[in-house]
Amino acid sequence: MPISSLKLSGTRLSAGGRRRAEKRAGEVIDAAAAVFAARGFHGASTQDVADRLGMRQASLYYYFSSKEAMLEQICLRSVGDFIGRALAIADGPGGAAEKLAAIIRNHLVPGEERPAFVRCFLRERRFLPPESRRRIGRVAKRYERILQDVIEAGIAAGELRRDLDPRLATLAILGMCNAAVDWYGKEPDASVARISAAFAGLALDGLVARKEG
Amino acid sequence: MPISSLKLSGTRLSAGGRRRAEKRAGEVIDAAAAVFAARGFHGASTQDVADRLGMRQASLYYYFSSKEAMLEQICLRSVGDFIGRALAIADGPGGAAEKLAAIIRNHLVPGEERPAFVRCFLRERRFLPPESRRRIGRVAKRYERILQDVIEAGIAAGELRRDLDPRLATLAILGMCNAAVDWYGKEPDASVARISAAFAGLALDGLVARKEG
Amino acid sequence: MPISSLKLSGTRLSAGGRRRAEKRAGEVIDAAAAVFAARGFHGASTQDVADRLGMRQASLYYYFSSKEAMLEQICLRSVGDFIGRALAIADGPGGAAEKLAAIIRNHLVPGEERPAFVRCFLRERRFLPPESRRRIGRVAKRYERILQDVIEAGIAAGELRRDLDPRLATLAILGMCNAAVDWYGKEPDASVARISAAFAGLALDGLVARKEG
Amino acid sequence: MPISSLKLSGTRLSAGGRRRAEKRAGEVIDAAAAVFAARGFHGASTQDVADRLGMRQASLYYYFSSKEAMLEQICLRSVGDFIGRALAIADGPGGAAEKLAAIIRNHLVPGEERPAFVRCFLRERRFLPPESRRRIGRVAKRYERILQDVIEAGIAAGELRRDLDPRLATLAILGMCNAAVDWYGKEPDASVARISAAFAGLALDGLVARKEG
DNA sequence: GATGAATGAGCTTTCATTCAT
DNA sequence: GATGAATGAAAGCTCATTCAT
Repeated sequence: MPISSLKLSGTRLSAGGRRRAEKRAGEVIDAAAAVFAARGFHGASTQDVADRLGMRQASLYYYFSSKEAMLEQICLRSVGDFIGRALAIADGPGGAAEKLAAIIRNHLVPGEERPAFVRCFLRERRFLPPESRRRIGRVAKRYERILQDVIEAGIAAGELRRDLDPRLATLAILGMCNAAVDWYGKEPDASVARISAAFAGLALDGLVARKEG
Repeated sequence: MPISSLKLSGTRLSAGGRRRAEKRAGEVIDAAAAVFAARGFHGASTQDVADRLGMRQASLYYYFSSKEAMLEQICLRSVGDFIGRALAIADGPGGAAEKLAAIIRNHLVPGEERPAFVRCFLRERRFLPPESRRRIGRVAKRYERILQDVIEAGIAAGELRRDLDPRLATLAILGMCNAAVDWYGKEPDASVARISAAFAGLALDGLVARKEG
Repeated sequence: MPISSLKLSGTRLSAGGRRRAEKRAGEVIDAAAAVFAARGFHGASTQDVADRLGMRQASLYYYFSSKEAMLEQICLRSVGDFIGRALAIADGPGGAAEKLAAIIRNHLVPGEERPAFVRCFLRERRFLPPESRRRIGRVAKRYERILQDVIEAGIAAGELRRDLDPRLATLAILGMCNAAVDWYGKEPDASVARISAAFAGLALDGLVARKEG
Repeated sequence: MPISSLKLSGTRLSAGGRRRAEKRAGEVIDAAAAVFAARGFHGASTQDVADRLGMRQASLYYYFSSKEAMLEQICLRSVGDFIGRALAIADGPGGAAEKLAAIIRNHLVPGEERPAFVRCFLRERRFLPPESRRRIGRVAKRYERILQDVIEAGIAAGELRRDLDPRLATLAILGMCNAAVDWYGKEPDASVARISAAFAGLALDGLVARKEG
């Protein structure tokens, strides 16, 4: 997955040069994600990012045109990850409850594997300039849609409870899942496996239509 | 509830003078909460706060010793609100499920009534200086404890499911509830009533022990 | 010795009221001298002065029209003290060497008794506004004159060495004496008695014309 | 003598680059010394310093991490100068009286050549932050020691008077010499030559043991 | 006689960004 | 490919001073 919005586009580079530059740019956004997540976008300085890389601060501008451009890249990668995982599940086989469980489980994975990116996406994307924020927002909405569609389909199929408000259910599940980013490493034994099990017990059992006995 | 940690303490004031000063200080933190919530603590300037009040920026420092002191007051008020509500319920009568429903409902109220304060508490308190952050953190932990105690008591009483992880259940409920601060005014028909109903359907039905047929 | 340049002049006060006000004004300049000496005029704030008095900062302006007016009073008192002592000696009986020893001894006294005032006079008077500085400067010059006159008279009388530069001798003695303000309490056993003895041994023995064998 | 404590250390620079940077940093502390000496450390603004250089005020921070860091450099250079000169004399040949005369003469030189630096060292170093002040203080003590050692050796050798208090003599000489910084350009004909001649006449003749007739 | 409230001006410092090299 | 030098803009904060009470 190439980093598209770099300053690099528009520059003539050999294949090898481009690859190397993209690698370094990737390191830059990794550092930026870590720093922005830890101190907040406005609380972090580009100097902090450069320090993490052993780079001079001015050199960052060789790779990115602005601090905001870094944040946009970070958010783009993060939503992209979420969307990719959700699509694979929604388009696949299985019932609504099954799919929901899979989506929840998969939503938790990026939070454990790349927490800095997820935190930036969740908490810092609001500091993006309007245009950029809208770009990310559209993708985020698509992600919510995928989840909501599964829920609505489940209701229509009678697999999920009729009285559910699908929009609120979607948001509630996402809110619950997003909260988990802060647990890894802080709550003893927090792990994707245990958390997704707990969420399944909680949310799913509340969602699934009770079988008449 | 008097504002205790103002710069004002240590000053000799008549009852009326103190009341007036506290009123103005209260307006300052209202403005600060609004601004910090909207732009983030580091993204907001004290000038923004002063502008909202038609005050000169320097005058803020007559009421608060620092920008951080403003944030601390905001957070203190916000947790105080949460704690007060939860204690009243936990110490009262009723079963675990009943209490949980009440706590959830009451957790949603401040988010609707004073969203700026709640947002600051949830998202900006991490920018407090260490000592101050710990102060708020201790109160926040107490709040979580109240909720967790209700859940644990419910499990012990057989009212809630035996296989629940009470810690994760607590965090999940809080995560779900906290997410709701962002819905008011943005999601059509988001209201404490509808949201707490949805959460009850979701979380509670998943929590409550099924009665054997 | 009434404090003349207070804001108080121009105000109608009973005799008792004036006395009380002047007493308080005296306390203010004592506090100001202590604070200005310790932190430097520009490094000290009027708040520091008020703190030392358990007074509100605004109240200082009841007694003095400005921070600079406080400094001027301090300096005025300090030079006044020096001048008074020197005049009494110069106008009295005795030889040049005798008078010089007495002047040196008496120059050291204020430094030990009211070091804050002396330090302000020596080191902070340069921060006075031009007019005020000139006022103090004129008195300081008169003080130097008294000392220099004694030296010149001593030379003319053949009591002091013919080859002395009286101006440089004056300045050298003053420089030596002024340095002593910093020794009290810092150098073990620094006292007017010991220091003036040392200075007499040093400077006087160098000044006095050697008697031919 | 390279400027070691600049912000610049830790930066990779070519020899030429470093030389250029140090040159500019040197100009900055020259300007800072002039301004601090004239208005006092707290009375001077970094803007004043920048103005003197035709530089923007923010640019100063490229060379120095703080206003206080500038003052420390200034003081360091100044004491360094004093120490260097005194060591060369003390370690050289000659009797005590001879060495004292040389030290006095050499103490006067920096005051004439770089009065701004000397004034900062003498009068502004007390505004340095504690750690920094102690650093300078230690070097200053070493300087006093050199002078005092010469005096003590002179007494032991019978060259100087037995009844001298070597500590007070040291301080008196230094006080006298330090006062001279203010004379150049203000007292007609004040020059190192004339002043050191006067001081020798004064202090030395008082110090030296009289030969028995 | 003293002070609460407020403010204008100014301060040091930080920071994203630029650009010649 | 990277950086040294510099800067414009703004930030948080301090402070002497004023004035109605």
